[in-house]
Parts: sequence; structure tokens; C-alpha cells
Amino acid sequence: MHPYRTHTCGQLRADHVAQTVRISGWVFRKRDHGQLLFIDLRDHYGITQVVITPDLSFFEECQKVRLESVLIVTGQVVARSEDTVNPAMPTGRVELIAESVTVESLAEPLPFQVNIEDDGPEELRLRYRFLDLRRDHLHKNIMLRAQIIASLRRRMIGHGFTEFQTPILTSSSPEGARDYLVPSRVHPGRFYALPQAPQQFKQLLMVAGFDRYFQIAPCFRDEDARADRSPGEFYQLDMEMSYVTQDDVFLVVEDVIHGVFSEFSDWTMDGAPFVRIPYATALVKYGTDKPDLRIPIEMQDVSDVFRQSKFNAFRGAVEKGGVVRAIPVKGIADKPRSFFDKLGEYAQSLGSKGLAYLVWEGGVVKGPIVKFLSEQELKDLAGRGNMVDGDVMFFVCDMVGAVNRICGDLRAKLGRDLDLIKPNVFRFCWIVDFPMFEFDEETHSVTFSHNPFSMPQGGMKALCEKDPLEILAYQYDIVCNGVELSSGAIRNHSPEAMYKAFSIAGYPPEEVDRRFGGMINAFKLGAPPHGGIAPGVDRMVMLLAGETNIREVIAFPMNQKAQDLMMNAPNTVSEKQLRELHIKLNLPLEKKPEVSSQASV
RNA sequence: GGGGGCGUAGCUCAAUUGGUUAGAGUCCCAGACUGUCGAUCUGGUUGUUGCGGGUUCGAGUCCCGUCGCUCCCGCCA
Repeated sequence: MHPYRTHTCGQLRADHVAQTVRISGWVFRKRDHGQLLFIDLRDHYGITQVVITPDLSFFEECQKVRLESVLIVTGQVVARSEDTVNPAMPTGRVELIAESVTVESLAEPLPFQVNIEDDGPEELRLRYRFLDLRRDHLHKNIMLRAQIIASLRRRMIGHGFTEFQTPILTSSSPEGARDYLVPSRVHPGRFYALPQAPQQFKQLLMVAGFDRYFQIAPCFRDEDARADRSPGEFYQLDMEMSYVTQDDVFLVVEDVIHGVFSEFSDWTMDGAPFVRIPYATALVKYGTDKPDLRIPIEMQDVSDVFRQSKFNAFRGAVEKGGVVRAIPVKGIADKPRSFFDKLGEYAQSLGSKGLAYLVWEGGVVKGPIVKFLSEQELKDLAGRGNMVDGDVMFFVCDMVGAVNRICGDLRAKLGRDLDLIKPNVFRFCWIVDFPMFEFDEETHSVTFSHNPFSMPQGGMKALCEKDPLEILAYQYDIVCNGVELSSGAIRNHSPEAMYKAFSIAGYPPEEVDRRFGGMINAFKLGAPPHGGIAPGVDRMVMLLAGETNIREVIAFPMNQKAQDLMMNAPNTVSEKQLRELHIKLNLPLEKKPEVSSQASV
């Protein structure tokens, strides 16, 4: 007999009755009746009830063993009597009558209970991550993640993609987020950078002629965390294709994403093709480039209506270049005054000067600003939002950037607070036609608004002839339920257009050569048109697992301050290690309360 | 770097307007119990109320500072 197990804890059924078997696992629960002891033994596969009777030599030892200790149990499988069957357990028709038990590993008292699925303090859960991972909920999330990744691989290979590995120790790229740096021992004063994405490598693989690349790629960015953004590292389904248009990329991604979402969820979801929303339209309608389409509110620009109106606050702002955005909401005219007041306060907390609104009720229009508006203006507004009795239209007025931010937030809040978010639905969309450049108010210069390697729509001609701020890029995002799953682009594979695009953003050719020499040289030796995208794996798993926090789908996440509390990373290193790397520390002065209290005494 | 929230037993939480010895469940420890499956019952241990200062006759509660966690903004080509 195998020293540890002949079966798993999830395996035994009525078929196994009368067999002598061996199982190993953790003590999940104990029910001690004095003259009879039940132990629920748990492993990765399930739970089996072990029965231990007092005539056995190990009975007392088993009574005392703490939860989460590891036991090896040998015994006979017996059918439970009808009245003791547990229909809630897959193994609930049988139980194992122990003949011998080995306590393989004794558990000390636990910092938190494994058999109760509450959220503990994150700090504790992260410090004892292996215990947290034993709990059913997290254990299942990590298994789901593995299955999703396997499915993604299968689907990509099915589409003719080849999986590659690209370097982890590479060079710092000057654009984008802060890099994680790794000092070189052999080259004093030089550093590797961990890749923020394998962007240049995947493009070089296209130049190398591999046609279709993919990778479940680790990406490293030294940026601060969010609920949907793990600090330090995350994974992308990175892909790139040669000789493709934007639509070709969409076709593959729609098939893979829709396929994997419908494989792992029974929620209803948009089928392919996903709706395509120009970036500029998304900002007006939803106030954001990652709209949650589950919320049935579409905003409108109504600046023109207020430009001539007697409502001076708005008219003046519009004359100074501001805009007025209308947020029409159906059927909430009966909300109490306090609802409108609170929402106004919320709008102010977002930086809005106020929150004007009109209420259509009993055949008339009411609200604090109605007296400033003519009948025709009210009619126009009603027409814009298809307002009928019971509807309300909110208005925000400011410069366009602030309006987008405030309205986007208000729309999401209205969706949440009014329970407008359709449940059990995945709504996908493409955001397309991102601007190639934007104007940086701080430096008063034109910069890349997204990816400098993207192909401008209109190519070289557009770069030469158009106002840079008018040029759109073949740059796209895929968004699901308000979560940005990924960005991608058709790349700029023409050296001339590349130099031109960089010169518009203020980079002379020498600098382009210095920074992106590897790639631009490759483009001078025969480069195929190519493009790709990189959906975030963690975020897909998060959506499919129904989690709102990305740490719930990562086995060993760092905390918000990019620390691994279990492995104690980052940590100091020895003098010897620093010497070998030619590194001298120049640390910031530490706050030392002892010193300051001494000083004050 | 900035803003919000939270911080009470190992864990989950309570504690009236600032009022007496800070409670309950769970875990843990001891005992009882032969059919439970979140076993049950009896008893017990567990506290610098994150830390420091202040106001007050009196602070878990109010104020200031600080630390930690978290959510958000900045940041994320």
C-alpha cells in the first residue's frame, strides 16, 4: 500500500464500500462525542468523514490533535446508514472507519480559522497566505485562474499562435511607468530593468518572421496599487500578429475572450462583434474611456442649449470654453429632496461647483434652475434625453476634462445607488480611435497620448499634414463592465513615420536611435505590418471569479505598499552583496521618534 | 506625494450623550457525552482598546500627533 494514500479525500463513493483504503489530509473539522470521534479530513480534492472509535490505541491522540494537523488514515470504507447520510457532501454516502492513524504533522493553534470563510485583516491573511489559500474560496479562485490560463493557451494555439518566452532581465525603456531595476555585477553602474511588457520583443519576433506570437507574460511596473491593480507584477495574455488590420486583431480577441468568458461563466454576455465606441464618443456618453455598459445612462453634450440661455453660471462658463454635460436618468422624479441634495454634495466632493437638475413631473418641468430656462430650451433638453414624466436630468458644467471626470464618477454612482447595474451580465466594448498625441498642460508640449509605437491613422501623410492633436491612432482598448482588460494597437513599422512621430513629440532622431535603436534598426531591414494586444490575465480572472479585489485571484500577492509579508520582501541585503554590485546606499533620513523626544527633553 | 475609511481578546464583532470591574461568539485549555457533519453541554484562560500626548472629576468614546491596513487621487507608454 502506498505510504500516504490510495485515494484522495474527494474520491470515495458507494462503489468503494468494503475496500481498505488510505487517505491523507488536513483535519478540517472535529466532532468529539467522547466515545466516538468524527474527523473531516480534507485535501485538494475534497472532504471525507473519518470515524474513530475509543477501542483504538490512537483514539486519545486523535481527540487532542488540533485542526489543520496532517493525518494519514487507513481503514475500511463503509456505507453510512440512511439517517446519517450527508447529502451536502459528495462523499457523504460513505465514511472511513479508521484502523490506523498517523499524525504526520502537528498544527499549532491557528492565527485564523481555515474552516470559516470570513475576511480577516489582509495583513494577517497575507502573512499566512498558505493558510488563506487552504480555504475553499481562495483555493477555488486559484484553480479557476489555472484553468482560465490553460484555456487561453489552448485557444491561442488553436488560432495558430506560437508561445514564446522573452527576457526578464532587459533594459530600461524610457517611456511609461517606473522600472524595477536590477544592478549588474559585471558592469559596474549599469542596470537591467524588468520588462513593463515584452513590447519590443514581441514586435521583434514579428520582424523575425514568426507571424503569430503569444505569451502569458509577466509584466513589472513600479506603480502604486489599486483594488484592480496589483503592485509590482501582473500577467498579460500578450499577443502580436503580422500582416493584420485592426479588424483582424479584433476577430481573434473577440473569439478568445468571448470563448473563455462563456466557458467559465454562465452569465449572459455580449457576443462578437463587440460594440466599437470611438474614444471621443465614450468620453461624452460615459465620461470615461472604460465605460460600464451595464449602467443604462448615456450622457449628452448640451453646451449649445445653455450658450444662449439666461442661466448665467452656465452661459458664462460655456463662453469661456467650458462645456455642459447632461445626465438623463429615467423614473427617479419621486426621489426625496435629500437624494438630490446628497448627490449635489457628492458632486461637489468631486470638484464640481454644483449639480443642477430638472425634474419632469405631472406634465411640467421643475427644479432649481427651471426659472432660468425658456420653454424652447426646456423642450430641447427634453428632446435630447427623451425625457418623459418621472425623469430627471442632471447637469454638470466645467472645463471638458473636469466634466468628464465628474460625470463619469456620477454616472457610476447613480448606477450603483439606484441599483441600475444589470446583474449577472458581462458587457464588452472596444474603445477605438484614441488620439495619437495630446497636449501636456504642464510642459506646454505635444506628447504621445498612449503608445509611441502605434500607427497613426493616415500614416506618414497624416503626420506631415494634419494638426498633431487631430491625428487618431490605430490604438484600441477592450473594456468589460467598466474594467479595462487591455490596450493594443496596430504598430508603426515604418522607420520614417516612426522618426516623424517622435519628432512631433519632441524627440530628435538621434534620441530615437539611442532609445529604441534595436527595434528601429530591425524596421530598416524588412518589417511586416503588425499589431497586437495584451489582455490582463489577473483582471479577466477577477471578473470571472466575481471578485472586486485583484489579490483574491493571485496566489502570493503583495500588499498595497508592494511588500510580500510572508517572504519579507523587499529586504535588506548583506554588505558583501552590495560590494559585489558596486552599490553604496544613500538612504533618506529615517524618522526616529526616540531622537526627537530626546531632543525635546 | 495627497484625501477618505478603519484600528477593542489569536480571529469576528459589541460597549447608550464621555460614567462604575471593557462584553459576546469563535479559537485555545480542562471536563462530560456512541451518530455527528458549523456536534452539543459545563467550566476556564486570553486586553498597554495600535502607539504617544492633550481636554476632563472621569476617555474605548472628544481633540492633536504618529504608526499600520485599506479605498481613492496623483501615477499606470
